[in-house]
Amino acid sequence: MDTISVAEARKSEAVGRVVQLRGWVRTRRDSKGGFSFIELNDGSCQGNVQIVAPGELPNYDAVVKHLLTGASVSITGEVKASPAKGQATEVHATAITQLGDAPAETYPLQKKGHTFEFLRTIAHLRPRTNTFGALARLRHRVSKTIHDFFDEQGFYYIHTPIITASDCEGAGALFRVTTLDLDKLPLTPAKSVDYDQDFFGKPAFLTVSGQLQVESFACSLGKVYTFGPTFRAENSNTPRHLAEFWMVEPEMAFFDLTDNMNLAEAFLKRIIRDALDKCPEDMAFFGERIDKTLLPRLHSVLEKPFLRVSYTEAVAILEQSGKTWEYPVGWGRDLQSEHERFLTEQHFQSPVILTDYPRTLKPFYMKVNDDGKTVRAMDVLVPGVGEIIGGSQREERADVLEQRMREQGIDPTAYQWYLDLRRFGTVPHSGFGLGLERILLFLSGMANIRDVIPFPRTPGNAEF
RNA sequence: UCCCCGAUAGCUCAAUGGUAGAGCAUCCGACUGUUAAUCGGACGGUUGUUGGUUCGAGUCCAACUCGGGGAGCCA
Repeated sequence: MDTISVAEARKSEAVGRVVQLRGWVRTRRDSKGGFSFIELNDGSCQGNVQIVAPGELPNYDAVVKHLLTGASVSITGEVKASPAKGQATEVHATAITQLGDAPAETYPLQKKGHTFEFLRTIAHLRPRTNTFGALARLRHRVSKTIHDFFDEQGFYYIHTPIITASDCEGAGALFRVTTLDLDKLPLTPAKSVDYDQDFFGKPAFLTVSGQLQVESFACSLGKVYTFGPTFRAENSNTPRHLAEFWMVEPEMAFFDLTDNMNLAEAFLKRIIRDALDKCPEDMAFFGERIDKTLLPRLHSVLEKPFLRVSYTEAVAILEQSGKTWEYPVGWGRDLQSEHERFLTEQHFQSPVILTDYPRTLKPFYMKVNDDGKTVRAMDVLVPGVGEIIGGSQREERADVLEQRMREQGIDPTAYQWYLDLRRFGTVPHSGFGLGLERILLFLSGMANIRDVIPFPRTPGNAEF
């Protein structure tokens, strides 16, 4: 006798097989006819399989009639075509063993819906719900697609370090990594903290980006990407920010900004297509239960070419829109959420890539244009989420790069290894970053980023 | 970090300053294959915390804690 998953048991090809199933009870309905229906789920798919438990089972009165939502069971039986509507198959049980109880007085999950705020307080149990099971499967699928897409295009996956001594982007609060005793810090004669005595002999932090390190491998292996956890100690309290999140950062030698934009567009579209093709049940669930406008929006993004608009053009559009903005619009001012959302959701009603921002608004590593005023930056904006990808062609001229560091108050002596990439065999190259949780928000229609990562870390919250 | 809103039964929510309620869940019972099954009954509360106003506070005021929405920072 085979042990099969709920996903397999739900398919009509399974009819006639005598099998074992293991999982968790979602609901039990007792019938007038002296038997019970059990909805069984094992996480293998969105749907449950209906178990028909006859009253003749030796433990029917003692066990089966008392199975509650959340109980774990092992079931033996035959898969049959279901005579009733609602499911193709059902399993007629010949034996049911309860593996674990879930007393209703203490088990917090019910078969009825819960608010996401409540489920966040039981993050260790929420993957047993429809929504969080679907999100876990989708998260896996997107991660797999990321590796598939880059592998097929000849990229190498580079493991960049989690601990770093360089503050990559010059901005953004960092988490410090130290073995020093905070209650008894060693001091230098000048009464400042003596980092010579720390584990790495100098201050160290959790990474905010693997970009600088992955550039080193792009400038030797050609096309590479890094994909891993990233940490920001910003005190951001929004539905779009986490202190710990996952980021994909491809970096390509010999790519200019246009190549970079083409790759970003193909990449996003591939992620959407794979989600729709390979997680159809879960995506249908999101479209039905989470956001009715989700599936039309995803299909629209899939079909439309991403518009490419310069920052300068975008500012002109915003100035001529006749709208009143909470934050002023003008060349040299950064675009705010309200501006980005207007462009992608109202003006263009399409994904938009904004390019060539003023040099003062962007980090030192972006290539300066011939006009001297703008840099080869690109931000991909999508309806519903806003900025989802940020990238640029990198500055490959050592002298310009060093000047840009000074311009932004960054000490070039700390980045000699990075400048070496321009001193020795420098090449044009480009890359971008995509937040995994941001793309999951976009794909699922979920509203809060804390609900698309298994165990969210945010200011004041690192439970579980 | 700033602005706004909220916190009442296990969950989702009601309750003019005057005895704290419903639905769901759970338990008991009824019901010829149910689909968030249905129907009847029972059980269930220091109204987030602390203080204040009042004859009387779930309700009004203050602070704090936690949560939500928006904003900034960004991915």
